[in-house]
Amino acid sequence: MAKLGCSSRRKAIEELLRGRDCAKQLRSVINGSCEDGSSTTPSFAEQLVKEVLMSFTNSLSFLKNNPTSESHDVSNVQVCESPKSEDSQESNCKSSIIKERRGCYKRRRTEQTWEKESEAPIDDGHQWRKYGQKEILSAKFPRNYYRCTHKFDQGCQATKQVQRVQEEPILYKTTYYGLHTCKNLANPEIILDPMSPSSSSKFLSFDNSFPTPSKQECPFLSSSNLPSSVKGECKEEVPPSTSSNHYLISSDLTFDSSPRHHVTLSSTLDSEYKSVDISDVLYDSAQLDDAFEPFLEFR
DNA sequence: CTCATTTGACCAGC
DNA sequence: GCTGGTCAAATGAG
Repeated sequence: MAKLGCSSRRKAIEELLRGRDCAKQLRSVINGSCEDGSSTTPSFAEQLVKEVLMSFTNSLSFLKNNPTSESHDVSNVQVCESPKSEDSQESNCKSSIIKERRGCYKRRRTEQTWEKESEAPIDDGHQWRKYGQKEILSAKFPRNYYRCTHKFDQGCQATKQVQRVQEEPILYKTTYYGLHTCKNLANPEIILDPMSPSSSSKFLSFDNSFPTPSKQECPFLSSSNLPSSVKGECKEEVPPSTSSNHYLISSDLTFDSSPRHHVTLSSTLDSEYKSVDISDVLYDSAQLDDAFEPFLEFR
């Protein structure tokens, strides 16, 4: 089985490398400094975007097809494994089992994290459900815990913590844990099934406005592989009036360049820590730093 | 009725 | 033992 895992991983890497190359080209196009000067048309950029998206999609497909392999590398992204998958079977002997099961979770300490700081809570286009709030000793304000709404229906493991760190001026620090593996239904036109090699779907979600700390947000690329069975949860569309920076890479290449308040976005991948100003770099390759280090920089 | 939030309890890690 | 992260029952909102 290890052989299959290696093979898939190699394919995934190849796909990511291909995407990186496309991203580089795309950056050149966007910067208006296309070297060969022959392909600065919007359609070319669009094509590049599609290539990049396809790269992500295929890569994820390869990786997802072998969830058991390479557990050291991706153990923290348990895409399809819901810790509560057995809950539905536990209707009887509830109270006693509940007590045994409560708190039986794995903490995700070494997981990749991203941090954002902003003057206002961030709306990143994903739907979040608050599952806890805690007074933190070293902090003046309680910390709020959010998980992806699709944790159970799609096994999305993404979580985030939002904490107000400053009173004057108001400053929120949002820390993201894990990748979104759920399907963002807000923009179905580009949501395609990553399991299908001919389709592509990726959201790179970086945004910096969010109406209330309890609302939806998420800065990650979101991939998905499940049918749109979620009914009432596709309201996560970020209202244009309150949020710009449509982290969503659509084939329309709609990158909002409107000035916003500054948000510090940083990512940590074990030993690596980055900090960028999102007003300058709308896209960060945090997730795929190794393979995608120059991924995109849109203004 | 369904889904989100609140909140106290439970548990892992330090 | 303390702190912080998560669970899940209770409650509220739409």
